[in-house]
Amino acid sequence: MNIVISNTSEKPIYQQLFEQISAQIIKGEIEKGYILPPIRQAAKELRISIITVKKAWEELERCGLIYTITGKGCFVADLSSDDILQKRNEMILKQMTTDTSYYKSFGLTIEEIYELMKTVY
Amino acid sequence: MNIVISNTSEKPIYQQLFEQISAQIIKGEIEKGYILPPIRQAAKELRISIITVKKAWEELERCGLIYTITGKGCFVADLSSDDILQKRNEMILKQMTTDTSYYKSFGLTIEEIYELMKTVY
DNA sequence: TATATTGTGACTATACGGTAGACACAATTT
DNA sequence: AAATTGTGTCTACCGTATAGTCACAATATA
Repeated sequence: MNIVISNTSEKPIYQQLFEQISAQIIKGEIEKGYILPPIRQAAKELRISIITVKKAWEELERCGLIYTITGKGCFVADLSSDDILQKRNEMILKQMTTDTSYYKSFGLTIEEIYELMKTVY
Repeated sequence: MNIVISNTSEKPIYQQLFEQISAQIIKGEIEKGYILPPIRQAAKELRISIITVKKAWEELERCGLIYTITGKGCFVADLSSDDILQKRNEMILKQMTTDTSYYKSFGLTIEEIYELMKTVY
């Protein structure tokens, strides 16, 4: 597991976990069918609470990125499915709606957002 | 004051207030030098706590959009100043850094972000 | 079958942020 | 002096994030 947790970040720990693992799965750095570390082990390794790990894993499952079998573990899902892409798209668009409303409050056009975003991407 | 507050939104009330007033100021719907409603009046009108209004006003001042004079009120600032634009830019970029890290976790390229964002803008 | 492993759920506990109400104080206006 | 307006403080409640612990269910293994 290749994860970096920042305690000083404004982002919740479970969100950091989710984003990093999510990225690794989507980039193919974690293969389909691979078993994620057991929550107890991950919690110990990262020195965080089991509850926090669980929350991150739940979020990953909600995105269809992993699936869970009680007693066995959590497995990386097959990403080629259409409904998973659909689900992911919905989550992204929901977040984007919130984000753009903030940018709009500063009077930014969509093109200006794009230009600015290029500088931080 | 033309404000709509949603209690069901995930966004904090003070954030909603900030975004709407901020947008009105930047779009020129509220003129430079105009006095914002006193916090007590705004709180009563919107049926929210004074503290919540105060928080929104503080955020607006932090952005350089208004300035406050104790005993007089809160006034819409002159937006032509360069350092105000600079300050606003910093705030936007900070938020964008957070936002893009989320999009990246889904494997989106900057172009894909742009395309998706156009659909919700 | 017994034991270990893994995920799940419940319970307690702490800290922080958002929201609300109330009050006193400072600065300004009338 | 009185009214208005912003500031600061205090208490209070609720939800979220985090943490620790324990018991239970499902699975794997010896």
